[in-house]
Order: sequence, then C-alpha cells, then structure tokens
Amino acid sequence: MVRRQTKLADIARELDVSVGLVSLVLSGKSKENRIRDAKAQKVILKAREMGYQINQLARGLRTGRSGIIGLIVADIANPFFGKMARFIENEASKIGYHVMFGSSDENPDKLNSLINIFLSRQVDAMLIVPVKNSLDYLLELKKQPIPVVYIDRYCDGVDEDVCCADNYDGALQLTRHLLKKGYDKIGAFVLDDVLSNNIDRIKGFQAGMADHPSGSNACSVSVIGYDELESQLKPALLKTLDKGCEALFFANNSIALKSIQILNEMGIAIGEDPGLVSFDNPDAFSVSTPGVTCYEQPIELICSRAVKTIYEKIENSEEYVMERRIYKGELIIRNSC
Amino acid sequence: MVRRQTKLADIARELDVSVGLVSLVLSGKSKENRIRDAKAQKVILKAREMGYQINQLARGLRTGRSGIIGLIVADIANPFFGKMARFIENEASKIGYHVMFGSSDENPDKLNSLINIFLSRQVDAMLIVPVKNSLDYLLELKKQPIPVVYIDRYCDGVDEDVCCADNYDGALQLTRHLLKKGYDKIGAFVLDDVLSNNIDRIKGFQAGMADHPSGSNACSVSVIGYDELESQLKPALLKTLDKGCEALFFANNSIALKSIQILNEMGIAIGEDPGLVSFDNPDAFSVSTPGVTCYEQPIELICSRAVKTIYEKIENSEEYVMERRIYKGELIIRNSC
DNA sequence: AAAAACTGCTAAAACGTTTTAGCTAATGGC
DNA sequence: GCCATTAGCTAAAACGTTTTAGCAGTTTTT
Repeated sequence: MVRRQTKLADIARELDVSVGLVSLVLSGKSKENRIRDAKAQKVILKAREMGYQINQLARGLRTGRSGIIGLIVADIANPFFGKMARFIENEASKIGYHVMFGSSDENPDKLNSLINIFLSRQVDAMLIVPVKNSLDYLLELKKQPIPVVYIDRYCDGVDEDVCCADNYDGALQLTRHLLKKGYDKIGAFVLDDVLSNNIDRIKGFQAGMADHPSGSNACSVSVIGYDELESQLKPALLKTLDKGCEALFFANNSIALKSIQILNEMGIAIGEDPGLVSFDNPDAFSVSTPGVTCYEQPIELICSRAVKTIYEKIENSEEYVMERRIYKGELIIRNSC
Repeated sequence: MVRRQTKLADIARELDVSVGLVSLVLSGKSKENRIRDAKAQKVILKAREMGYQINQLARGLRTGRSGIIGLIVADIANPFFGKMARFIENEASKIGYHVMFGSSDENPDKLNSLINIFLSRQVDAMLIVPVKNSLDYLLELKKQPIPVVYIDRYCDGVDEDVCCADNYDGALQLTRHLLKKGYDKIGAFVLDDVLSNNIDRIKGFQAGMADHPSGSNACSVSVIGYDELESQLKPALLKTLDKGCEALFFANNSIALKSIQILNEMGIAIGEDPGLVSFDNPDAFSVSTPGVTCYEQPIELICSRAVKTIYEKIENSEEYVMERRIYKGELIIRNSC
C-alpha cells in the first residue's frame, strides 16, 4: 500500500517537458496543438512504461464532466431492472460513460436521496425510473442543469424525456388474447394504480374488456401494495376466483410470480382453469409448466434509445427537443392460456 | 441549464467568513476546531438555504478518497448477480459508500478493462467476481494500493480476501439428496471446470457419488462453455440421458434454466424421470412444476461480509489479515426429486 | 504585570488535471 | 534585411474542496 499512482507531472519530469504538453498528448490533442510527432510518441511510450492511469476525479473537477451516468431503478435485484441495467451499461460504455446505480424500492424519499447523492457526485446525466409521490422531488431535479431521461414510466407534471414500453398496447393484446381463447371473466392484478405504466396497463385491460360482448362488468382489477404483496395477494386471488373469474391478468412479473407460487401451493393448476397472462418475460415464464403467455417489453430498445437521448442532450443541449418515446413489445404465446 | 451549483465560497461570501470555516462546519468538524456554535448554525442554515451540495469530485481529489466501491460481476442481468449487487448496494450505503458496477461477461480482457476504469476513477476498493484466465490481471491489480475482495469464487495464485459459498458442501448435499431419493446414475452439468466455484461443485458431486455403492462410475460430468450454451447443451443432455442417467445435477442457475427449457420443449417431463437438482435459487425454481430442489447460496451473508471486510481493510489497512471466508447455504427441497 | 495558554478564526497550499495566453525561434514574403 | 507568420512549446490559472500553520485577541497563571 505504498506506491502512488503515476501522474502527469511524473511523466513530464522524466522527459523534461511541461505538464501541459503531456496532458495534451495523452488526451489526443497533439495535432491541434502542433506537438511534434516524435515528442508525442515519446510521451505516449513513457506513459505506458510508467503505467500511467488518468485520475478521473481531477479531470472531472477541471472539465466539469464526470463521465458518469446515474441510474435509479426500483430494485436492481428484480430481473427486469437487472436486464435494464445491463443494457444501459452496454450502451453507456459505447459512448464512453460509466454507470452508478441505486435502488429506490419504490420509495420517493430514497429516490430523492439517490438523486442528491448523484448530484453531489457530479453525474453528467440521470436515468430514472420514477416512483409514486415523487413529483416534487422530480420538479426540484428539473432545476438542475443536467439531462434527465425517465425510463419505464413517465410522470405527468414534469416535462422530460421518457422512454418506455407501450403498456396500453401490451395490456390490450394480452386481454384480447385471453378473450379470443374463450375466457370471459377476467381478474386483473396490479401493484399500483398511480404510476403511468400501471395506469396504462389497467386502461389497456379495460379497453380490451369493453370491446367484448361480455363487457367490462365481467372483470375486476385488484390493486396490491408494493410492500403488501405477502399479505394482500393471496386473499385477493381467492376473492377473484370465488367471483368466478376464469382467467388472470398480471400487470408485472413480481405479482405474477408470487401468484403462481401461491396457486401452486394451493394446488390450483393454472393453464386451463384459470388461464393466465402476464406482463414482462422473466426466465421463470419459460420454465414453468405451462409456460406463461406474456407481453415482453422491448427493454433493449428502451435502454438504447434512453442512452442515445442522453447523449444528444449532453452534446447539443441547445437544439434538443423533449420527446415521449413509446415502444411496442412482443406478445409471447405459451401454454398458460 | 444556467444555474451553477452553490459552492463553499458562495456561502463564505454571503456570511463574510472564510471558505475553510465553512468547510469545517459542513464536514462536521466544528467541535475539534472550536468554531463558535452560533456561527456554525449560521453556516448550516445558509448552506441549506442556498441548496448547497458538496462536490464529491473536488473532495475526492483533495482527500484521496472517492467514496466509491467498484463491483465487477459476470453479468448484472443474471439474477444471481443482480441480488448480489443489491445486497452490496445496501451494505455499502450503510458505511457511506456507493457502488459503480461493471459486467465482465466472464471475459478476462473485459475484466481487466473494468479494473483499469475503476482505478482511474479512484475507487476506494473493489469487489470482484474473478473469471477464467485472469490471474495475470489480478496479480497486476494486487500491486495497487487499494483493498480488493473476491466474491463468489477464489483464485489460486493471488492471495486476497474471499467471500463465497461452500460449494463443495452444496454439491455434496445435492448429490446425497438425489442418491437418497433412489437415483443411482446421475449426470452433472457445469459451465466450466477451471473456476474455483465450479471445481468445488464438481468435487462435491464426485465425493457424493464415491460414497455410494453404485460408485463414481455411475456418473458423468459435462462441461459446457459459457458462450456455447445454445449449441452444446442440448446434445450433452441427450447424450447423458441416452447413457441411462436417471437424474440431472446442474451446477448453476443459467445451465439449469436453459436445460429445463430444452427438456420441456422435447416433452421430457422432469421430476420423476429424470430427477433434477441445481445450485442457486432463482424465482423460476419455485414456479416451475415441479419446483426445483436446489442449494441456495447465502448471498446476503457473502455480500455483507465482503463489504465489512472492505471496510476493515480501508480503516486499518495495517493490522488487517487476509482470510478466505466460506459460508454454507441452504438445501431447499421441492418436487423435482 | 508579564508570560502562558486558549479561543476563534483566516490564509494559503495542495490534490491532478485542462486549457489558454503568450513566449521564442524558425520560416516565408517582399 | 525586415516584418509577418507559423511552429512548438511553457507557464500559470482554474476547478472546489480539505487541512494546517499561525495570527490576533482574550483569559488564565504566575
């Protein structure tokens, strides 16, 4: 634990040139500054020889750019957000950025605290999955001079770029699929009815039902609290089945997985009665029997577009115009209905 | 995009005190420096009023501590590593640190490039899941004056702290469970036979078989390349079943999930013939029918111990002694055997 | 009443970069 | 041979903190 990292000054001293010269060469600005080729080569060689690594803290302080994108998801352990993080990591690295992440647990105060931590770390941009009741914090963030892109959900009241799936379309497709298969009475389960993604899924579901002869009376929507899955889900499932629902619509992977587990435990065989569809496409859906018919969100597309947007905002913050980008996903038909 | 962040000097100017004074107060060093209470309060209030946020780049440059832990996993999208990242995030935040992550894709060059990126960002410590053929890079890293803790796997040849699961024990337990259930001929599937975790799992499996009357002849071990899952797994499965194996042992979640999918597609009903066990415990294992009997690694324990170790190394790098910490997981019995 | 100790603060250097103004020497044009 | 231009480099300021030596004034000790 003794060695100090080589710095520009060390290289400069060895070669008897100025620190500025070394900096210019190593940051690839030799040409514009008419540094003699021979000298530039010497610097590069010596830097390699001495194992020079730039100190990004110093560079960031000087340039005002940290090269870091802050990513706030609900929970990185959720495979949906895990995939998201991975795609964002890949895209960011293509444009020379790295990612710091944080999990909000759908808690607005945690979200805010992460925002502040990221601000103090001078992230160049943030990618945020907004949560319930965070509007005030997000408006506060909007005052900061850094680009923000929302992903997965948008937030009415705060005008910002958004990249997310077409949740309405997805829910509609899933619902129509169930109806086409002959199920009339359908119970939907959502984690929330405030966030845009869930609202749109509920709307899509209801629109699908309204289309159908049996009408929208033949359905029910159960809203389960994010932190109440354990306690509220089972009673809600039982109640829905008791009411005579023949099929179940789950608005995301967590609620679907938990439900399937509960149904399994109770010995209720899914797939025929009740039929079942869900949003998202975690691994589990393809190994369960029956496989779960689902609407897979275009996560990669969302992420690549989100990072591209950030890049554009960083590069030409002047001309950039805000946009809400919504991408269709894919209906994956398996045997659960 | 105009507002500049408030800095210490702005507060100092407003209150007509020195920058140093403001710094001392805001970093909680008022007492040691006998700053008058009244004045300290004024500073704190003014800072809040002006929305002061410290610039961690500047602080880091000055103090030589970034407050960042670098985490390198194989793939953050893999739920096993996703959970890991989450626990590490939690533990790190308890001690005031934040996490930058990167995925190596089991590629030593990517790993090395991440190491260098993290070094240039002055991370205070690294948590690394080592990959095949990375020994040279890890030895190089060892020369750097920052604490490193390996997780999930250890690496012979580089003496460093390690926190991982008791892979031998896990494999042994899984194998004994299969044997106890009456399966004699068992085929094991591993992603690799070089990394410590996989080696120990193979050893545990073989030890379990050797114990048994039918002996170690009655088993086979198929090694599938990490990047060759798609092409190699199906033939390997078929071959193993053809040889008369009655049960399958999967050494991790990716290979198990992929296999179950393949078996499902081929209409082979798992659970009776063949029986099946696996390492790890992804959600999928509890929703598949039958549920998959597995050995769940103590991820939380591993992560909390890893971060604690880092903390100790940062705080008393002098007295700290290296240790290899191995934790037992839990056998979770479901219906797959 | 002088010396010593303490209180409360400030000034300034330092961390490792980037960037720009400007210096000197060489070259070109006439 | 003189002025203008260009080439190739350096010096120094700046980014926003932290930290320490030390100053001036007050209080305590002798």
